[in-house]
Amino acid sequence: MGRSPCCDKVNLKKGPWTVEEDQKLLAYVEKHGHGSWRALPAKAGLQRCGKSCRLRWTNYLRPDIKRGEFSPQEEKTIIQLHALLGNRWSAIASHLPKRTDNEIKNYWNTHLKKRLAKVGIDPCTLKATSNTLSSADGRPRSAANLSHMAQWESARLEAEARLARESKLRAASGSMNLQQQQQQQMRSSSLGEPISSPCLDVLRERKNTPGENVDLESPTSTLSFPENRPPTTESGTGLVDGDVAVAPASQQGSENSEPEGAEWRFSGNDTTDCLTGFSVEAFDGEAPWLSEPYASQAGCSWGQFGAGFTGMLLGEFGEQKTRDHSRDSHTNGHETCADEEEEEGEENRNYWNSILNWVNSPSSSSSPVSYNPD
DNA sequence: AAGTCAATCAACCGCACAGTG
DNA sequence: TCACTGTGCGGTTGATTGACT
Repeated sequence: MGRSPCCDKVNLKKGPWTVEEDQKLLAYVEKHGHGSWRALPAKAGLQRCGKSCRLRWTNYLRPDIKRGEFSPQEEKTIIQLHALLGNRWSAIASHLPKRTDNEIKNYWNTHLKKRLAKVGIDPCTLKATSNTLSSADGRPRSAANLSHMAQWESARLEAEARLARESKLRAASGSMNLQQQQQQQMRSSSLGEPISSPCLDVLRERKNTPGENVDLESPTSTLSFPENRPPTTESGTGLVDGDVAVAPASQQGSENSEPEGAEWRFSGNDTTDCLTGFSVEAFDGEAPWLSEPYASQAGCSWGQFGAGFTGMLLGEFGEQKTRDHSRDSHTNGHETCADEEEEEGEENRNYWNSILNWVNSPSSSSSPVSYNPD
């Protein structure tokens, strides 16, 4: 059958955008919204294909884009989410406000992947190429549990992404034009209000709807896991000694990756249920730490419990690298260059190890800040 | 100063999927 | 159900920039 080309490529400009083109696109979108990307170039007087315009807008011109250095917190988030989701950059980007998937992808490929490799971790599989991830007693860590978490989180993120899209659509078609939205966002920022994620906006909107009873603690709740967390079951994970990593290979290249026998059940046609209505039985016997009793122990609903995973991912341990850095800055000048390099290398290793240990340990409630390489 | 190489990142390309008639 | 369109996503490319020789 074949697809028609997205645009007539004759007489279309390619390559870097000029300031003039940017201004045209910006002016048009601010005034009219983008509408149909295919029709936009002609209307805006641009010799570009619609796809190129969309890309330029979403990756560069959009007003809500943060550019520049990634913070340590953002780095960790990327690493953790990449461990769970693989190269699903848009899903990862949905957890990093103001960052584009393209930017995250580039940052991963040019920085993070290399740094992980440098400290002896295979960036693709997160398997240690050295003994990086072995636990203190030399035993391998459980991978299967995290795999389940990955599957759970993956499905949840997809639902979130869908909600985000819906929210955007609603915003686009709503009465508020782009400038009003920007102004509102700027007001929020200047007042110190957190800029909420689109999916949360949707949820809030739903909560305000009569008859809707939506738990708003998720998806990025600050819930932390309790001290009496579920015990890690090393047995029954199917792990062989030496298996220390957790790349959810099943996630990569396969969208239908639920565990065998697992049944994803969504109650009703409410998209919110997708976030809160997973069948607990799906994991019975396979991942006990993911089951209802443990959620109860955590003092929250199953939905909250699951949502807390995201909170756990994104919260709390953002200080590690900062702390490392400040320690670096307090290093006095008595050490030799070799010592400094060695120490820096060691700290760097510890930093990454702590992240990966934490990522790889589903039973972890503690921050990697407390990681002790000894 | 000139040449070379590597790193970075904006942009392109092709595919997949959802929506629509 | 099918054909088609529009859009989003992820992989890849290539221009630019900076470091090094």
